[in-house]
Amino acid sequence: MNEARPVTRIQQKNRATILDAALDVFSQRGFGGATVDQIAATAGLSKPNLLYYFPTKEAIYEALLGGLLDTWLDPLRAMKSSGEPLPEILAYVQRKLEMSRDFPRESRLFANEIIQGAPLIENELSGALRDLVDEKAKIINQWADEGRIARVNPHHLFFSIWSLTQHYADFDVQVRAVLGEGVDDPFPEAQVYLTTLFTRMLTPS
Amino acid sequence: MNEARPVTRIQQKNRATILDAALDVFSQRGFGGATVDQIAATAGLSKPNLLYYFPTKEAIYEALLGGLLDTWLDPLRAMKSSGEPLPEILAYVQRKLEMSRDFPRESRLFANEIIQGAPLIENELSGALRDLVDEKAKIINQWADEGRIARVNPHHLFFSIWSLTQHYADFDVQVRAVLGEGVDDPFPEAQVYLTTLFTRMLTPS
DNA sequence: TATCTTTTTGACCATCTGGTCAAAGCGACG
DNA sequence: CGTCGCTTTGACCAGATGGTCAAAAAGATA
Repeated sequence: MNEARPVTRIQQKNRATILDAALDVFSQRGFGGATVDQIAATAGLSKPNLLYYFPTKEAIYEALLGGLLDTWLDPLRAMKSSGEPLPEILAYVQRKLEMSRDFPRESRLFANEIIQGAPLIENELSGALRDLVDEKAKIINQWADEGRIARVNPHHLFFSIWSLTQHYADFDVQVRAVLGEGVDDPFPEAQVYLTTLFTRMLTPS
Repeated sequence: MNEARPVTRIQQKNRATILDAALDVFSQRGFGGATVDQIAATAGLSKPNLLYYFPTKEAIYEALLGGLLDTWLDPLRAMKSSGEPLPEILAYVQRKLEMSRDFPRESRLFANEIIQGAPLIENELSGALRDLVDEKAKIINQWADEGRIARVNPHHLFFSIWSLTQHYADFDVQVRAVLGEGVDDPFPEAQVYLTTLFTRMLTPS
């Protein structure tokens, strides 16, 4: 019942090429600003050939966003109540920062989608995302109850982690413009700064 | 030499209406994703009528972005070295947060522009913006020299203020989705959280 | 090599998009 | 009320855009 589609080598390769090209284009121009021709050109394929693999522009975009939220939340899932509170949280911050450094296009694609009202993933935001955050918020509160970290609003703690780390991907141009030519990699400094910030924020007084 | 253009009442009103409509559309769809027809419809004007006031789609976008960076930086300009360090910085944070609450569309327009590589304002970013930030960074360093605040990387301090406050405008949908129906205004909580965060970050140990 | 399936493409199409233009409508002012 | 300049619009245009299709090319299989 399942192996109706052969999925040849060529298919795998071309689908991957297309998704990579589409990530380039969508993350920079947003869905509405991107054109199928741009994606095809970036992928090195003719437009009809591209549309042989994905029926519509929307389909490409959906395929791209499909797994993204899940991947994006993996670092949060990895935050375990069994570990030491502050190191667990700092490790989460660091992993998120690494994702900004290593997958800036994905971050921007996500940012674009949210800024535009998240028409495609709103359900997941108030479903899977909210559930996961609520669950992890309980852990934060519990750690605060036990006096192992300072008491903070857990939801806003997560917002702050997301915004601070993703900023270095989404606003990369601005960061580099402000830092000037002298700094060619803002991430080491960012890592130090964010570690300090969350350590001071969360160390019990 | 200057009053070559009469600028009638009607012109003032219609230009304002158009810019407001354009802000709606551009901030949600980005430049490429927006269409002149959408803006005209939102403004309640016919397309040719709209193009009577602004010659091109670009012109509208530029007019909108033109003053924006300046306005956006006013709160930072207001941060004076003569004041008390922590209150000055907290006041800046609060003013930025208020701007996210009161002008979310402007924030999103700006975010869109930066995410897309800031093609139109890159010069201003590495010019006026960078100069202002460098100047204010000196004040932060001076305060740290005097032991009045903890020593932090001043540029990343500004990045963190920007990202944390603008997050509540740009990622509004996500914030609300995560907080759920119970919270209809995230800003009071955000204000408390950010005040705590920057107080802990900057209070000398 | 012959056959069958998968892949690729040139030509094409309807619709959308940014923008133009001449003509009509309208308001102020003498 | 007539004129003149500002404002508005319907009709239109060229090029872009998303998408289709039949046929050719290229593999795979035997």
